[in-house]
Amino acid sequence: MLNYSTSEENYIKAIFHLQQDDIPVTTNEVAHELNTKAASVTDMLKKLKTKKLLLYQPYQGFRLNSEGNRVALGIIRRHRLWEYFLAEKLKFTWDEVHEVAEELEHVSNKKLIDKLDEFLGFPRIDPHGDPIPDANGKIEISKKICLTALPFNTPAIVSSVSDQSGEILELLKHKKITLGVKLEVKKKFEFDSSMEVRIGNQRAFTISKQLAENIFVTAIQSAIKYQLESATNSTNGQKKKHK
Amino acid sequence: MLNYSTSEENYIKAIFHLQQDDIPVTTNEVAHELNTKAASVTDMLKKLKTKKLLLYQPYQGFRLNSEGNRVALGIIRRHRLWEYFLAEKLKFTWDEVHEVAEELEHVSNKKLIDKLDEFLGFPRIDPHGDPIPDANGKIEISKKICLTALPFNTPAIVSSVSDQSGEILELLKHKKITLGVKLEVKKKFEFDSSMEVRIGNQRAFTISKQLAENIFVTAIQSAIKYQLESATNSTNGQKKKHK
DNA sequence: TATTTTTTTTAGGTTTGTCTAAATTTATTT
DNA sequence: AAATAAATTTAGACAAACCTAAAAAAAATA
Repeated sequence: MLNYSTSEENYIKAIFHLQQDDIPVTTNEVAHELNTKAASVTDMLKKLKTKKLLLYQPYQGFRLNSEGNRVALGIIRRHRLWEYFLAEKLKFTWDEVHEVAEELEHVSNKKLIDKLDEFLGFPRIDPHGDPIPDANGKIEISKKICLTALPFNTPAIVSSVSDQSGEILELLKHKKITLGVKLEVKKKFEFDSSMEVRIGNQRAFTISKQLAENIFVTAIQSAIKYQLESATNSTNGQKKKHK
Repeated sequence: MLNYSTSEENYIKAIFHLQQDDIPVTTNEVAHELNTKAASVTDMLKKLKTKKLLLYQPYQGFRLNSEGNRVALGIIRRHRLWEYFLAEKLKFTWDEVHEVAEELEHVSNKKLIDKLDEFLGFPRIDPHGDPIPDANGKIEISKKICLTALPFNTPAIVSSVSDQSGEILELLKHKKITLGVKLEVKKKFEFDSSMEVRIGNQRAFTISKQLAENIFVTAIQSAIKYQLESATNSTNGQKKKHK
């Protein structure tokens, strides 16, 4: 478990996010993502290759190897746990959390993060609806869908709200719809597109079309387990996706 | 409100802690405190003087000016709030919090810290019994005394415990004596030096001599307000102590 | 295919924060 | 007061992370 500088971590994270399909990442993409220059990216690529986090041949693009992916998931875990903390505990609005989490994510004390995770109740989805890797780097890939698109009787977790206005937050608070709440749709009414939803085993209640359109959920049933191969050998590893 | 680098902040903090009496701080003291070399300290002194945080003439020692003290109190506020968070919310033991707070303190987002303060209930004393500056840099100077030395009927706040063993923590938990609790001594028994204490307005209970010797409190009555002069002009300011 | 454009890398320079070794200033001893 | 010792500063180097400008490679186009 080596430690990496803030700068190294930012590059690792950027490359991780850019490589989600199997096309190799390019120098310019990273430069653009990090608001830096291509020459600086090349410098860092050499460094990350030396540190055995990156598969990289000059002019040929690059991608993280399995150790690089493992490190990236650790950073993302820290980032998303802090986002959750900021939104749930400190009452930041969901659009403010990212910037602050960008700073907190670089404090890389494992015990801190694991205890934070426990304190928060092991949340699986951050305020933007993205999954939070667990202590082993395991992550649930699950697509975020609008509540209007959720099938009947399919439990799903509230993961984000597109509109961040005070009005919608007030309404959500009144209806006790908060981040991470598990709910399911019981009925829809053609007339006004309103729907009846139920939180856990409580009694169902009605929400309007306008509200439902702004609520995004991740369906639990469809969540797919995703895990990196155990990162013992690293130079040739590729991340593996199960579909 | 400029931002300072982690390194600058560490020097500012070290100088603040070393200058508590009116004797100027020396280069070697800082070098020792920060595990660095005297030459590195000199480099930083020049920098901090240029940034108008420091009163410094070569070979003559140095001290923070009023702006420097203001910045230092901001860092100390962040440090102690995180320590409180780690101990109270994440259940770190009181001897583990310092190291982690050393990292968190450098995340200098004002809104984060003010919201954290609010979330924690505006604590005034950190897990080591040191006072936490408020959002204006105001701090209560109050000396930490052993519970055995607290006069009768004098409300005081539990600020630290010298022994960190599991046994004492278990006992404290049972007696509901936690950090920040306000209590007062009602009676002492000569025979075994046990004493009766009361938390808030609840019924009094007895604690042994051994336990009392390990509990440290800060007397509220004797707390003395301490505040930096308003830090508008900075080059000549000196911190002011009211005694 | 040859030429032009785009992308990437290299070369060399800057800033921050550190260091060692030498020079200077201050303090302490004889 | 002179000599020695200690503390401090200066000088010069180095690594990390960035930059600009030029060179090299790859891709796109005529």
